[in-house]
Amino acid sequence: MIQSVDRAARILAVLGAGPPRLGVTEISARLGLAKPTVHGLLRTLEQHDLVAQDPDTGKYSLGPGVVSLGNSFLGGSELRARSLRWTEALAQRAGEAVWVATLSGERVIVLHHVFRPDDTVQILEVGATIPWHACALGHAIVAHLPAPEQSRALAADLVALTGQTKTTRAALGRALTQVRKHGYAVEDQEATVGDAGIAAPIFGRDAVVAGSVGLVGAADRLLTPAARPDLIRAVQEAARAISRDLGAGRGDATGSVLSALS
Amino acid sequence: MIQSVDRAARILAVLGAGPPRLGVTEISARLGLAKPTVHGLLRTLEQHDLVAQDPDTGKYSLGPGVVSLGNSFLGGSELRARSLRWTEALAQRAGEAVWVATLSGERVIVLHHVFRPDDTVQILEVGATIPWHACALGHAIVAHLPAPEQSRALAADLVALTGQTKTTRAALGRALTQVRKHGYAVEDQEATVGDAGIAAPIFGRDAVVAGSVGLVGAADRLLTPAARPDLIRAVQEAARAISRDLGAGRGDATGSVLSALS
DNA sequence: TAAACCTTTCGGCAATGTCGAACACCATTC
DNA sequence: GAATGGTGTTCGACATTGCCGAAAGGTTTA
Repeated sequence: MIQSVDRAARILAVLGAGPPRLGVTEISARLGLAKPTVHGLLRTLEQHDLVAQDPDTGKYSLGPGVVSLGNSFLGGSELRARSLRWTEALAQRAGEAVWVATLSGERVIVLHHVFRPDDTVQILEVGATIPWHACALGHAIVAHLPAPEQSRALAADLVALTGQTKTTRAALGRALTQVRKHGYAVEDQEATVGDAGIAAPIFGRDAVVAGSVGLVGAADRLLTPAARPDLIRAVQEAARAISRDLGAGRGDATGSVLSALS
Repeated sequence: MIQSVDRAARILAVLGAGPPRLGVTEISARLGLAKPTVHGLLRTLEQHDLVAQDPDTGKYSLGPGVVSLGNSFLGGSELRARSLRWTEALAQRAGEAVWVATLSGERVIVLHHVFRPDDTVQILEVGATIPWHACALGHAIVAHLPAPEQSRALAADLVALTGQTKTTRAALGRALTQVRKHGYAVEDQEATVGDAGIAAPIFGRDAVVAGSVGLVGAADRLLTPAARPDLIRAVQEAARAISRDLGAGRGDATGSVLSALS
């Protein structure tokens, strides 16, 4: 682990998490480093456009370079590329917004977002991150993680985003067992009041979870006894289709085995 | 300039520019570094989710972390925040797609994208980067840069994206003079065949360019003698409105009207 | 089976980044 | 208007730190 690079990455994380603009003093305090150290790191990051300095206040923020990196990542993401063909159809069939996500640390990152097929104004959520324990997309992924990574995920601090958020390891453990048993995850207003989610895991080669796909929308539309079974089926079929594409993406034969598993 | 951080940033840039997946050997060759050096840097970046390693091939790509950083940048971008209110109206008035961009190195980064107000399927271009010399958005910014930065921009290699791209410093210099003279930039199929652009600069405090706003759409709609003058006026008015918001954004006397409301 | 590629590990040398203290600057306060 | 407390920044010496050559594991190719 290269110390200075590690520290630089920490600086980026701090700038990304906290208020948009931070001073050298505040950053060094948060990381427990000397001011000149932070200053040198910031100057280097600035040269690469990864951070920018406000000419007036002298404070620092993330720079434009991180956006173009993010865009490159999305463009090169195989999970995203493979899901494009299937998510459009899923959104049409379900009449709801579709998200594709992957796990990064303790949070889930939205890689792809298909708008709900109606004429309402909706904001694009690609790049947004949500604590894994507060959404169906996260449950679907973590439930199928190898044991060590799963317990690491469960060790995170489980903050409550709404009154419904499950914040005890016991409750989450039960939820994950249910996900494994049924092959899908359901979440009811645990991340946002009024919104629910239905998600299923996406597997890559060797049956490792690569991410998840799911519906996000008003709880009183998604979770009615009438709609729910159909929506679950639609999500699961989309997830399997993407998994198949992903497994076959490398051109070997294991993909066909995967689809036979369930 | 901290060497290892500089190299780490270079690695990210290489991963973002080239093919989605690269091996240690190839990266070290491109940067002229020893393989173990690159390996150590990659491992550190990997711990922060900034790069990810394909477990099968051992090759590296950008990691999910960069997307969430990119998203944080967009969320904290004052330019983007201030332009939200005006771009929607501009898109309606012009009937075309609106982009807001800022300069990062030799390229322009799309910070905000309002779809053309019709029912066609359009892809979201936020995060996309375009060589500054090939688009009106870039011309509008560079024309108003301080002299040293401007000549640095002109020193970049001016690759041709289409047959129409201006690739000589002389031609670009003339174009920039026109932009300064008239206060807007027009580009005709210099970045994409069939597409044109009309853009105007956005100024922050102290009259420094912070970015640009413009229309992007089919050349035969934007550049007709009938439509063109109106579109130019609409773009310029939007740019001025955003500039005004941006200049008053720091809470000085002009902003006190706002604060008096609360 | 052998060869040629890959990614990864190891260890010593010295170049490298770190940190304390002092600097210049600005906004506020008395 | 001078003084104060805050900021971001520069300097230089110490020793920690990260660099690279060579060699090791592993996997695909011939």
